[in-house]
Amino acid sequence: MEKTGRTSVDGRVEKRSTIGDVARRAGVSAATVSRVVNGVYDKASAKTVARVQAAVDDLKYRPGSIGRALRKQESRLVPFLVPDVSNAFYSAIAVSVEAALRDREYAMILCNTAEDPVRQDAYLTEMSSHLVPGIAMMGAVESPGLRAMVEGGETLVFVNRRSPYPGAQPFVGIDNFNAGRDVAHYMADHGLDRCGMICGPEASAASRDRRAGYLSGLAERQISPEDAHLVKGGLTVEDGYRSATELFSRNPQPRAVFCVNDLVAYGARKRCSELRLDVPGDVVLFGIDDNPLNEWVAPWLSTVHVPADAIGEAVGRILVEIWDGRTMSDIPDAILPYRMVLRGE
Amino acid sequence: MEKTGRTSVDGRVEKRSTIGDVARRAGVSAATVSRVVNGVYDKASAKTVARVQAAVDDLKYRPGSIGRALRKQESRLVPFLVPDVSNAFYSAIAVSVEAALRDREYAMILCNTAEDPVRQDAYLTEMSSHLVPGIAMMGAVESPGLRAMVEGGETLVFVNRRSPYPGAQPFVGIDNFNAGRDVAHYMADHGLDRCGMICGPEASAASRDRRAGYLSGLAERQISPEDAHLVKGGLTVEDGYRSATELFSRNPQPRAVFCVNDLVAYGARKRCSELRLDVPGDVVLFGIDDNPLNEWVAPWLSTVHVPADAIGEAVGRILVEIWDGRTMSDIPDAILPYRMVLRGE
DNA sequence: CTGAAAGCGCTTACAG
DNA sequence: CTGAAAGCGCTTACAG
Repeated sequence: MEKTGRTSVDGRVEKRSTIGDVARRAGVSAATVSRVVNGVYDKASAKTVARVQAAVDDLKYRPGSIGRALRKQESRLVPFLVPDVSNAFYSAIAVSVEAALRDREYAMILCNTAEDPVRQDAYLTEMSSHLVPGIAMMGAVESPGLRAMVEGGETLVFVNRRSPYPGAQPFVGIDNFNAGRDVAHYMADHGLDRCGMICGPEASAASRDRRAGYLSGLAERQISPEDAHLVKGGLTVEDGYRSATELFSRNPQPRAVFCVNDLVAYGARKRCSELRLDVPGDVVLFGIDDNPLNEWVAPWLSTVHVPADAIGEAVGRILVEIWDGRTMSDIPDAILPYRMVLRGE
Repeated sequence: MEKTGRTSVDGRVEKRSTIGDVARRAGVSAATVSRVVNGVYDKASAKTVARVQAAVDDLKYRPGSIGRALRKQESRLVPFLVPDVSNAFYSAIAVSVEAALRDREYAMILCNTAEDPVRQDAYLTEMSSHLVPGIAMMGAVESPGLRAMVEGGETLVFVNRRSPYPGAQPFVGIDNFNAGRDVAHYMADHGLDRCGMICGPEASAASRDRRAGYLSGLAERQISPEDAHLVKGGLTVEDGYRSATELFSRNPQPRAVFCVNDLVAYGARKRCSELRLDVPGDVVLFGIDDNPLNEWVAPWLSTVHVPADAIGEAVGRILVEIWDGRTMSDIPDAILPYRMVLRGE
């Protein structure tokens, strides 16, 4: 069994060189090597720096993260918990978070919670054993472990869905209420007032806000909650299919449906197909997220575009602010601009 | 700035307890705690075990992975390099690899290479600093760092696409040649002999095998390579669109197109839409992978289903065999069964 | 400007 | 059956 390490020309695996190897080679102490490698202000003399650099290059030395983490009691690994990696919208965000962290010399470790509180807590405790400096969470659900961390003031950034518990931890996402409201206004203003909504889970603040915005937007156009035709649902494509089945069995059948996210809209679309309803001819479907695949496989879907790239950047920025000592409660939420995307007209 | 740790009722963050805390509490040495916690055979007396267990429970002690990794010169973090996390097929595999590793008490760290040799090498060296016990790679590309690792006999498992360099490292995937051949046979046997193929990158063994199988399958049905209508392409949806544009500008227009993967087929489908070609009425599209979203958004796509779940399990099993001391060259490739999925008929 | 020393949390021969 | 000691690779007061 071989360990991961550098390889010499003859194909044998070399041991990683350590700070001690470099020190010996440069004829200085490990402390000095450490300072030079980390660019500590307390500058070493030019000639020492040069000697150390040469030794580093010769030995292809790269500091080991384990030793540093143990000493500093903090690693540079940042877990990102996501509800469903196979949702392309979520994974687009994961990619952007990864890039933002990488720019700042942190590595992201992706954890798939499947919206399961047990898995969420398992990750939370597991990650603590890696001495992580903070955690980013998308689609957080209620769980005892999360509650404790929020109350304990741990370094946490919530993405897309706010914390289920009150706390100082910042949030990055869009204004879900206004997004829902905009969709409702659009419907009302374009003769789509025979409308309905497939809602998300009650436990999700984002879902609740989208629904509240939708209701509020309709009310502003004199459409009553009874005519808003809310149907309960979840966040997966199967949930969307089920909820659509229910919604379309009602009378009158809606002319437009606001789905809590794009995946749910995919599910609703399948039900429309089965019912021989053309989208958007017979039924206009709205989603939220703007899955990157929409352009290719869902040219019939209008949706609210959420800026995945900007999210990662905001998460990276906020984490660094916290690590730099800024108090979490002083950090304003990053509410990013969304825009409606109309398709299939 | 707070560190990640457990939290007491009053909401303050506690320091993680260490093996020393447990030892003190149980009135034994740290060595004993270590043995008990790791269930070392060299059994401790029943009463010692009980005392240690009690202390562990009292303090909610969980061994820190950093200390262990430093001492053993090996962490339990396994990087999984993927070409494109936002491809739902790849992320389905990532999820299954994660589950398989988790079952074996390893954590997966997901790395998005974007098929970029530079990023691939950056990850490879970065990961080495975490003293990882091995690496799983999907869609590996040629890069100097990878070459060195393969030649050095590092613990590597290739998924879906074989190593670009000769070496002992095992492979997990399907028989791409036969998959391509089956598609060709299907076309020839169903009156779809006016066919074409959108190929993948030359650098990918999987792509080459699919193409070779397709050509071979056609040849077996007396269709010559000139009538196979090969078009060069890549692996993204945009690539598929471009290649389809080229393919459909030729004469005669194909009645069936074999796309190197599902994403490429998505791109081809868009081009068909623009040309007012019905799929599968006017053009039958075949892919490979069977993206989990197909059922919902691509009910028109026939494809070769690759068993994502079985892949993760095989990767986990093989890595453990290697860690248990089995020589890599003794481990046979895991060639998993695929099946054709016909849709939209 | 630089080094010796301590210590982060673990595991593992070694000795008893 | 158990403990003392060493050591994995780093960083950081502290002293000079």
